[in-house]
Amino acid sequence: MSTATARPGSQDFERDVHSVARLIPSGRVTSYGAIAKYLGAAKSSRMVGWAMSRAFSSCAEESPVPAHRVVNRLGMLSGRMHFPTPTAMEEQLMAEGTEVLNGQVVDFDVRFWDPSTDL
DNA sequence: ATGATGACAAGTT
DNA sequence: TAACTTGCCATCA
Repeated sequence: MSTATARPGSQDFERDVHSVARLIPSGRVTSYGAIAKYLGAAKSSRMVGWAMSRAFSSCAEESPVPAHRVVNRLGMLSGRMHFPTPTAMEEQLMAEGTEVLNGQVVDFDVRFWDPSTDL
């Protein structure tokens, strides 16, 4: 409507990222690039991380986003510093059966969940 | 308005 | 082999 409103895709993208993130099965993890690629923005993996940081301020209470299941392509908990506590991510992962050692996901390649493949 | 930064990734040197 | 450079798009100073 009105003239130039329509918030540019930022919100749309964020919503898509959150949607996919919620689909990540418990005990599984995925990478920013995988989500980005699934959304057609393989080169915007950074935006995925940006969207995740928003996940905390999002309607997470109604639709919690398992941001702890999203790590970088190396399986490192790169975003743990953005969590309420620096260990929250690791704790959450461990609680779901995902082994985390030294801030890194064990058997990342095995626990890796690709929306384009498993979905 | 410009510049720098960022929960990344892939390609190049 | 590791380190450097570029792409992407939004937010912050």
